[in-house]
Amino acid sequence: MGERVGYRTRLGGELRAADAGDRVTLAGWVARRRDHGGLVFVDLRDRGGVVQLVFDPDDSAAAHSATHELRNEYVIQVEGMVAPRSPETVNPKLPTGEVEVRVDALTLLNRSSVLPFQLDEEGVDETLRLHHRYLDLRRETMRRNLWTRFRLTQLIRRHMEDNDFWELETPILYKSTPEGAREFLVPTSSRPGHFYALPQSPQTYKQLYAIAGYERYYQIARCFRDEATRADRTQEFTQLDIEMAFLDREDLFALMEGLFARLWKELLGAELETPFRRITWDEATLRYGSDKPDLRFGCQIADVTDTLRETGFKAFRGVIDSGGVVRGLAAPGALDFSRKDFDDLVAFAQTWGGKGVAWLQLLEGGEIRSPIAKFLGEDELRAIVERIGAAEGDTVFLVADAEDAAVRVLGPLRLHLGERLGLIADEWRFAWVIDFPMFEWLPDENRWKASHNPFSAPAPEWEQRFADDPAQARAAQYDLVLNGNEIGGGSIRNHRPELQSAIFELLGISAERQEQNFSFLLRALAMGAPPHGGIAFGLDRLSMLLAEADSLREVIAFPKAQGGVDPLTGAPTQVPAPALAELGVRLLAPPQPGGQTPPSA
RNA sequence: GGGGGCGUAGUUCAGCUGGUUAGAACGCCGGCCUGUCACGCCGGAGGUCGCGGGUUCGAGUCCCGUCGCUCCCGCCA
Repeated sequence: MGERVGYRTRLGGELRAADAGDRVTLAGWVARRRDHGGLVFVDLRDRGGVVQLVFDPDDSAAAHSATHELRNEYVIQVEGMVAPRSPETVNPKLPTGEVEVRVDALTLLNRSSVLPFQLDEEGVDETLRLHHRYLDLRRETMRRNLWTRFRLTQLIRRHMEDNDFWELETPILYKSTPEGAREFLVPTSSRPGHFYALPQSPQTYKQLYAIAGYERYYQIARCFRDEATRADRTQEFTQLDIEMAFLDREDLFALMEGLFARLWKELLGAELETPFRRITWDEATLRYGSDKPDLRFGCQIADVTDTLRETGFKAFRGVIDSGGVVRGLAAPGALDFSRKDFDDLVAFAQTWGGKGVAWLQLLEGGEIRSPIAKFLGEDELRAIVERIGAAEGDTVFLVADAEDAAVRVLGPLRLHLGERLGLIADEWRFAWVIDFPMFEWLPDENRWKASHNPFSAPAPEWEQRFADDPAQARAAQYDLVLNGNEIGGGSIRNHRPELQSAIFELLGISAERQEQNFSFLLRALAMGAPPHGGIAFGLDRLSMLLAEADSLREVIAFPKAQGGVDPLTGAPTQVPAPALAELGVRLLAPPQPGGQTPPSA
């Protein structure tokens, strides 16, 4: 490791056997002190890891006696010799375990009060960790997670640069275009009554880059949405944002597959198979009950409506006659489910709005056992089994409902069974989901909404006629999914202004509002806009998957908690009335009480 | 906006159908110890059981309310 400037000339945590014999100066934190009366051992922690310091009165009586003052997390600087450990004292659990530093000079740089939680303990309350995040970040898991994140962004930059992309910035003070997610508004004293918004994505600016002739743009961009948080969703997040001119979907897929193959190889040593599988939105919805299918296991959903059109079983017949569907899937290994197990599944389905779940079991020898067997004919039972592709030993789960309701239940049910039965393979299954519906009908508002964003182009075959059948029209959109997670999405954009206007029109965005909100984009499209398109990936979510963390907050150094509160600083906070007046803002009601109460410390 | 879970020493937790002085481990403080690395040994301090109300002879335990955290649904073009 190279020489460093400052107190510390080396990282103690990076010392190895080859460093034995060196005289070093180290600085860091006391991770633990083991006082044997005569000999004293101190584990010194720095960014590189942990190394054992030995204080022997024979080396320095002063340094040895000074250790009695040391406590956990005191900050010290030491000088000493890197010494090889005798074979019986080597610690194989430590990367530095073949050496130790025999200290002859100790300087106390700072003390620490007793910590509110122990750094080597797992399962500490997250609020407490976030409230003292500077301590939490000293823990090995957080250090590793942030290192993974750093390596990810570093490799992304390297790969994008290798492929001739320019990293360019876009404004954070954005134009408000109330559409989609709720945006953070930013008032300004220079124009009281007017507001910026924080970007939900750099969408329009990145298109302008492409239009301006910056053919390959990327940015590691901060984005904002004033929406509720989840374990895998935060208000403030980071995207790898990409836009290109003169590309088609195939160019983009190939480039991105190259990026992910490299990331997975260099970060995890995994060889990804490319090109990635592609699956249409229709198939994903039918077969997996999701637009982000988890392909690590089977249990594909099949539609058996056709085989039951004449059935005498009223529960199914009623649904079918009123235009609904009967769909199901076969799962291996559920033959020994108890009555309670099935009840739990039904309850699970109900939390997803399902009415119920029927099941039938295909026993060894082909016999079918099912509480609904008495309502269905033998030929109907066999037809269901065949259509779903059940094998002996499988249990078939059936849902009868309106189509969208059946999808909403079967998707989660499939995932639930996959986990419950241990069917999910330990592997990385990427896939492109393609051919998304272009529009979605909002019955409550009596209008069409862009299912992705209003700038996406129609699929080529729909370009001339998307308005004739908006429900069926497909967009030139794609998502990249990984093990049931959406990790990115994008589209080929509309590059001709007539087409963009026609889409705005169908979306019910009046000419006036087009002018108000998007005139700059339409003008730009009218002045030599090249074909262009792009994609954006959730960097936090990628980091989370790579670090095998179960929450985004584990890969974000200073995350917000639920409700957008920063437990460390207490933001958001109230501001003094004069500050509001300057912005031309007045509160309609007194500020709501609540917010976080810092744990007493 | 809706539903679920959680809240007991500094931390992680235990605390049975309500019962007398609320426990453990780690951490902390003091002492001893020359090869430990989750060091060991001896001793000690540390509690408004989130908060408020109710039921009861008696509440950490039951009920109601409230606050905080968290997970999920809605929402996330």
